[in-house]
Amino acid sequence: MASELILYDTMTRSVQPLWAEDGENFRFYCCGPTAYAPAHIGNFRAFLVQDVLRRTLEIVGLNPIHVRNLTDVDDKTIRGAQSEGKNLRAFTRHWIEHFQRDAKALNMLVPHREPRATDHMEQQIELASRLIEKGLAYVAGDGSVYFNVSAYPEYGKLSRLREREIATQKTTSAGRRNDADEYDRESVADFALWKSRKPEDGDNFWDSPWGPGRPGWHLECSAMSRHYLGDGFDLHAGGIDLCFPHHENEIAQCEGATGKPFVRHWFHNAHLMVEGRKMSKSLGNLYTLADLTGKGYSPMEVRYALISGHYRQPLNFTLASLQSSRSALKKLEKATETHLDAGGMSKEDFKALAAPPFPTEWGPFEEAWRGLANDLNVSRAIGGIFTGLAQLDEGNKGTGTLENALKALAGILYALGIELYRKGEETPVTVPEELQSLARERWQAKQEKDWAKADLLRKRLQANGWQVRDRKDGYDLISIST
RNA sequence: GGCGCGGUAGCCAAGUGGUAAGGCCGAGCUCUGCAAAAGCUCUAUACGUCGGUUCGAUUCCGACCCGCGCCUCCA
Repeated sequence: MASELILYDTMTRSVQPLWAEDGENFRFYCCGPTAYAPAHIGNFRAFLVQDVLRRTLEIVGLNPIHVRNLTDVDDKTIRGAQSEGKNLRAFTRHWIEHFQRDAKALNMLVPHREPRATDHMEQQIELASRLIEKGLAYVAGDGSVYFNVSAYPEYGKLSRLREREIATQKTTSAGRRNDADEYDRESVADFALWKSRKPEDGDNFWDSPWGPGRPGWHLECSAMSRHYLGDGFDLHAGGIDLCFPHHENEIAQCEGATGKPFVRHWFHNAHLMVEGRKMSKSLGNLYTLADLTGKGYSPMEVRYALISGHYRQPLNFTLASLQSSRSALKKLEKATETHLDAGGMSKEDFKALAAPPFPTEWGPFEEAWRGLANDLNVSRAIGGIFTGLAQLDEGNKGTGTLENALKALAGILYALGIELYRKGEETPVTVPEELQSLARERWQAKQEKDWAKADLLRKRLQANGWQVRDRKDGYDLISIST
């Protein structure tokens, strides 16, 4: 092992070293997207943080096996499919493909497995059956199956809600009465393992020992993580909002069914704020990747902005932060290029360095590595990159060669998933014809040294949102975003 | 009410019991018809308030103020 990687664990509320229980692979599961709409940047913050973890695990030699599910059946997917007149499979396939394109653009590594809920009905039904057998779940009058929280004393240990509080959780944050007991479950705290078929589900139901229906949300993660990673595995990840009830319920389902510890390490990331406010549809600040690339930002700039804060702190995402990321990335590329030139290396050479075997000595980038290895402190790691580059500027390569140092830099950037000199990032933007002709007119005036006219036209173009950027032999029109 | 998080320079954001990384912005210069881009250089006595512990606190403890998250299907 290259060096120790430590990470905060929600269950113990402390920083713990990561290690593979089976000594071979570090097995971890991430709660993935629901396939009903384009993922927004808040979703991506979680997946990117997990991606950085995956990459860092690789570097440290823990041989990760990364499983991330795709939720392709729930209220939203069913509703969405119906309103578009599509069958559920076709509807979710579209959004899954959309998600995978975004993920690739953001330079996320593909998980080793991406199981879908609807492909694992058997495993889910089996799990629910076991819970019924063990007396931890019951079948309600309508054919739904509920987990009996009161039969499971350990319930609440992850979020540290005491049972009494859960049972009396009758009001919501808004002070409204929580009358979620519309089904005939025995207690409001009980949650659905299986939901019996309702008329509005249409064709979307599966057969089960309890009649037609569909699985509850929590069941899929329990069943699939168990199927691919075993009864107990190393780490489970998700946004902090999933801590309760989703992960709490997963624990109850798995440990209830198997009697074995479910997960050794819980990894939760804080939420994303947008322009200082909670991201929400009603505030209209729910960005998707396409929204941002449409404003002229590259996916790599988005990635940089989304990972730049510590994962346990709420991150305030703003358009200004994207601009800041752009400048920082440019600076990074430039500084790296200088040292590549000095070492007689090409950009392609540099890309080739970002691959195993990864360094164990980090030279000028020691601090950057320490940041990563110490609870995935990306802010510290990025700071360390810049100070490392500054040290190289001063000719301080540490004990190794320049090539060693560049290999270390490539390794750190690999961990962060920052790919420099990415090609084809710029999305071509079309300039309206009338503005193009204005620009041509201005160029003509400039050739004739009619400065007054040229400047006037420049201003008009600017007023229309386009900046003229002259070159020696022509000009470019740059969209002035935001 | 329960559980939890945060308040560091104009903005973002690390971190430490002995006076604080980094990025952005900004400024100057070079270049340039102008502008931009690009390059070079530079910059800041910033740690919410009030107490306590300590030789010494931004860092530990307490109180308070302010902001934020979760509390049944939202990463």
